[in-house]
Amino acid sequence: MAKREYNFTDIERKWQGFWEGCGLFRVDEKSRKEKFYCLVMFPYPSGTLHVGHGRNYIIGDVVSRYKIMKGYNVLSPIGWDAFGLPAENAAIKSGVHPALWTRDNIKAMKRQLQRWGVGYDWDREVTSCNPDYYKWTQWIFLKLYENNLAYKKKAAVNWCSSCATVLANEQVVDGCCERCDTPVRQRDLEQWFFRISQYAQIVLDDISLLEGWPERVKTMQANWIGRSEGIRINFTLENSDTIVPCFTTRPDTLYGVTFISLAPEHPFVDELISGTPQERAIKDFIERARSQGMVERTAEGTEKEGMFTGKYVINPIDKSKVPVWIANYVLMEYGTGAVMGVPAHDQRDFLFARKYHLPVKVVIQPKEGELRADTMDAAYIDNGVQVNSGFFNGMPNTETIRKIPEYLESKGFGAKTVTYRLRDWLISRQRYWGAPIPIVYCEKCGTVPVPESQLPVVLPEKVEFKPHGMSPLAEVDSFMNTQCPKCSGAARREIDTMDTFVDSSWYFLRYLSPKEADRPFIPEKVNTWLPVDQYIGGVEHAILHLLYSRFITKVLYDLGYITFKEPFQHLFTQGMIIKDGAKMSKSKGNVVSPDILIDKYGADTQRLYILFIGPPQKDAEWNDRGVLGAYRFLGRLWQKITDYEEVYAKVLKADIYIQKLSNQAKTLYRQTNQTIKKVTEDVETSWHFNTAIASVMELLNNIDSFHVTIPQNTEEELDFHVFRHAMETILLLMAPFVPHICEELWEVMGHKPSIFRQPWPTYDKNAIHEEMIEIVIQINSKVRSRLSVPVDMNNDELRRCVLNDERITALLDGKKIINTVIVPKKLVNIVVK
RNA sequence: GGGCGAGUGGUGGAAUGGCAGACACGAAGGACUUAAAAUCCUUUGACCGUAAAAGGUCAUGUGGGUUCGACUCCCACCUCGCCCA
Repeated sequence: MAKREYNFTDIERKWQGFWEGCGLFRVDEKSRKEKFYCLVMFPYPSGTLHVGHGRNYIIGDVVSRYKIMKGYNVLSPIGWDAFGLPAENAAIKSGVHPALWTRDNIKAMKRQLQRWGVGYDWDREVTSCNPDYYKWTQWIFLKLYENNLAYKKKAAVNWCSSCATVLANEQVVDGCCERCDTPVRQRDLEQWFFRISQYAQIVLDDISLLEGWPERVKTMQANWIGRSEGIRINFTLENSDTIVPCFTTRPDTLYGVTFISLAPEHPFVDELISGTPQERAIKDFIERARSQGMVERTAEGTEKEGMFTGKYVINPIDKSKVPVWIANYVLMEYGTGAVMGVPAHDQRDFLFARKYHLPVKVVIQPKEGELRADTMDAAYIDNGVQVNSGFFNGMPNTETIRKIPEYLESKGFGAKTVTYRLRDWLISRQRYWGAPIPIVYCEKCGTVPVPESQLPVVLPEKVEFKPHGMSPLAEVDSFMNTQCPKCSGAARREIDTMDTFVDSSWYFLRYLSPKEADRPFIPEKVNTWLPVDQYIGGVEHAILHLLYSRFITKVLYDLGYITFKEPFQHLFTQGMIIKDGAKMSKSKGNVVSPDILIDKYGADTQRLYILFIGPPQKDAEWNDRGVLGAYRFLGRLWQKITDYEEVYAKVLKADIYIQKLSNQAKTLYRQTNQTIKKVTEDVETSWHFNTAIASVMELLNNIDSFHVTIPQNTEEELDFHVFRHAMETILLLMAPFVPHICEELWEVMGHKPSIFRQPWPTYDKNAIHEEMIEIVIQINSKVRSRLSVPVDMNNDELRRCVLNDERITALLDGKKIINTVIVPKKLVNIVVK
């Protein structure tokens, strides 16, 4: 009989068609099996995928297939985060319409996903740039608007002159645009915001509900929210009733205040300086400060600059007179936009004071040594004892940090407050390729939301693409000019579109009813299937996407649409794939195309390699040669099973009884069961697919020395049963990793497909048990000998055996035994002198 | 500057208090072949040792500590990565 070839191309096509046909990934909503919602972060259709992207989808697919075999009703959907800047940049560059560009990319990437053999319920595909999707993104905007969680304000925003758009704080990296590295400038614009700061506390508190999230991500979110407790202290303008509140987290240093600084944007500044001789100079200074980026202004390395206003305030605690400055490092967005300057105990204040020759006043002395204001070369920020602090002298500052606020509150000089670093979410984008904000401006009625019945506000197709700081929508009259929904008078539309993070903050709800025309989602379905049991994606979304999704979920919960407070129960963040020392990316030019590899070795080989490369939560270095090892393994597996193709049908299956087996069969049967245990534990507890695969490789290596023949007698028949059991086990264990070849070989072994309708194998506890084990014998912690003993030998007996060991007796000659340490089933350590 | 993570053969990695280097890549040698590829077999941390074995010593970024025993736990430092300033 002709040898059966491992023709991966045909095999992979065959089974991809089979799974689609039998609906392996199509969810039966009537099933009584336990649900499992497995979600991978939906991709932005940027062109084509590389093998680095593949890791995400392959891991998700492994989890889905494993859970299917474990008997869960698995929901594994996919969609497209299809609005965004690159589509528009492509339009500007090459004239292709963003819609077309996006549609083509989706087509190409969908094909790539299918070639990898990753399984999705394609009936549920969602595309965020389609009107039937963004209609409901707009609906979410309206719900936030109705509940005073969406508002418009004129604000200093981050402006990228190259992209000609506003950026969210999170899109500013080291003072530059995260996309094009252009330095970010400040600019005032009317912008829409979501009031996420109102949810700061609850989003922070509920991090404790996220048990299945990596600590790292939870810490990053908590830091981003940045809660700080402190006090707002009221300084009073000299010879006036005007109060200037300053926020501080260090009220214990209040006696050390030698100046206060206002943010250049502080609304009080105009009043303070108008008509003074320095008005002109200060205004110039403010102008300069504001042209610096926010991040640049506060960065540690940046020169701190300021100007004296000529005015003074009174420190409420000791009635001292304190000069008022304006400083570039103070931001209006944080606290109250005014901070008290304590040079002795804050490094930035210290540098500022030394630069402008402002006094330094020590109010906290360390336990050892003594600070002297005139010789200090850095601020002292640690704990100590109060000095120069009136009534509080001699107390530890750890105590006064509570007592001073109590005193101030009792006198009405201040109020304890909590502030957050988290700013409101700026969602306006001066861009075309996004969901239009459903708002109309009427001369009579003002700002009017588009009624739900008139959604979606459709993005017009025919537009001009020119980067000039205004949305191309401004030039589309048919879009701009509309009727006021209230008074039917002439009105114009909002021309900004929404940040794409709004699109992606609720897509996991849409998968449950992707075609529903009357509602964004069906509450009963969403409440049944969510929270997502396992979310899988890159750590780069640890803050933004995950925080926004949590926020939107909480809003929908508060409005009564859903019954769960958190969208994602378990989160897995996979590591990056590195090539030539850098993250694999198109811009770095170090991408490896999956298509070429699939043509050459097949999808299973690529899946196996990417899973074998290292633990999935860690970064891993791509090595083209490594792929070959994966291919060889599959080739050997193929060979081993197809060699006996005719025998499987001839030898009827029978139960395996350990007692009757030959020695080699006993050993193989034990190894097979040990492998089931190892793989199951690796997959179940730590997702260490690399070691799971290694243990299967080891089993196959062991089978090489297993003598198997076409059975002629009972003993050979029993051997064959054990061999067949081992091979079937390998197929079942490997099926989630390399599904095509396992499905094919499962059929070769005489089974009806699909292997995924088989239960995940369980191991026979009795079979794992070894009768003889090897004990390591150490003298002074150095390995000197080994001993094979029955597994149940007791310690006394073991000690006797060890001391009778020839090598050991020789080495112990003339030495005195001080101690003997016995680790059961592992080793004996004899300590001698 | 702060927080988190990592550092192990020529390479990716394994071992989380008990035989360091599983599994794989690469390399070397051999078999098959007219030849090559593919495949199969053997060897492969370094050093000492030996005719060959047997043996031995050193080794998990650096230095200390805890322990009968440390890649693993503790302290300090160095380097790299990520996040925040």
